[in-house]
Amino acid sequence: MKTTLEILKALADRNRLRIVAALMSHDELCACHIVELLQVTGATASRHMGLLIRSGLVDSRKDGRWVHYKLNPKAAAPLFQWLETNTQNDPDINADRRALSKITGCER
Amino acid sequence: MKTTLEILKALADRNRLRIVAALMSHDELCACHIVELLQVTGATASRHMGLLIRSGLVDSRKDGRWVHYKLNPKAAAPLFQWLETNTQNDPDINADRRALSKITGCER
DNA sequence: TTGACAGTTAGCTAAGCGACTAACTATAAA
DNA sequence: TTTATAGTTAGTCGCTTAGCTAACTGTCAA
Repeated sequence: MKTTLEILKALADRNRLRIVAALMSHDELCACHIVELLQVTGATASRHMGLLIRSGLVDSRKDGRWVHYKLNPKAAAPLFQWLETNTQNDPDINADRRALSKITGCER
Repeated sequence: MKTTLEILKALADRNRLRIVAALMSHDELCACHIVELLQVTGATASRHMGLLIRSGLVDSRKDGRWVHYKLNPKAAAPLFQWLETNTQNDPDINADRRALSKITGCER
C-alpha cells in the first residue's frame, strides 16, 4: 500500500499533476521548462520532481548541467491512461500544452 | 482538472484508500462498519465519507437510521481496476478484508 | 413522549505540506 | 582559476487537513 498511496499522493497536487500531464504530451522535459511552465522557483520545481521520482512515476537523466525528466511508463500504465483521457478536456492542462510548445521551442 | 484532482486527493489519504479498497471487496458497507474497520470516531468517518461522495467516487443510500455506501463504478472504472491490482498484495488492505468479514458478520 | 442510537456538522488542535529565500554542489565557459 | 549557470538542499512561514470532542438532526423503540 505504501507505494500505491505514495503514487496517489504524488499526483494529488495541482502542480505535480500539471507536470505529469506535460510529460505525457512531451515525453522529455528539462527542469528549466518546468520552472517556466509552472512559474515557480527552481527550488520548488526541484522538490516536486524529487517527490515524483521517489514515487517511481518519473525518471531523470543528467546531461551536463541539465537534468531531463520523463515518465516511467512501467510505474502505472493504466493510471497514466486514465489521466490521459480524464485531462483531455481540461482547460488548464490544454493551456499548458500550448505554453509548452513555445517553451520547448526556446530549448538549447 | 478540478475533478481529476479532486478524485486523486480523495484517494491520497491512507484511511480513505482503505475505505475504497473495502468497498471494492464488499460493495456495500454502512457507516458503522467503517468506524469499526478504521478505529476512528463516527465524526471522522463521516467526514471521510462526505469527501469521497463529493469527489463522486462513492454513492450513499439512507435506510432508516443507517446509511449505506457503495462505489460509483462510473466515476473512474479504470482507476478502480488499477487500485484493485495494485492493492492485491498489500498486507494492510488484506488485513482489512479479513477484519471486514468479521465486522459485517455482526450486521443486522 | 421520552430515551437511545446512527450519523452529520462545528469548532479546535496538531501535523503535513507547498511556497519562498538563502546557501550549497556541480558543470561549463571566459 | 574565476565566474556564471542549472539544479538541489536546508530552513522558515502560512495554509490545509485529519483527528478529536461536543452539539445537533433524524429515526426507531419503549
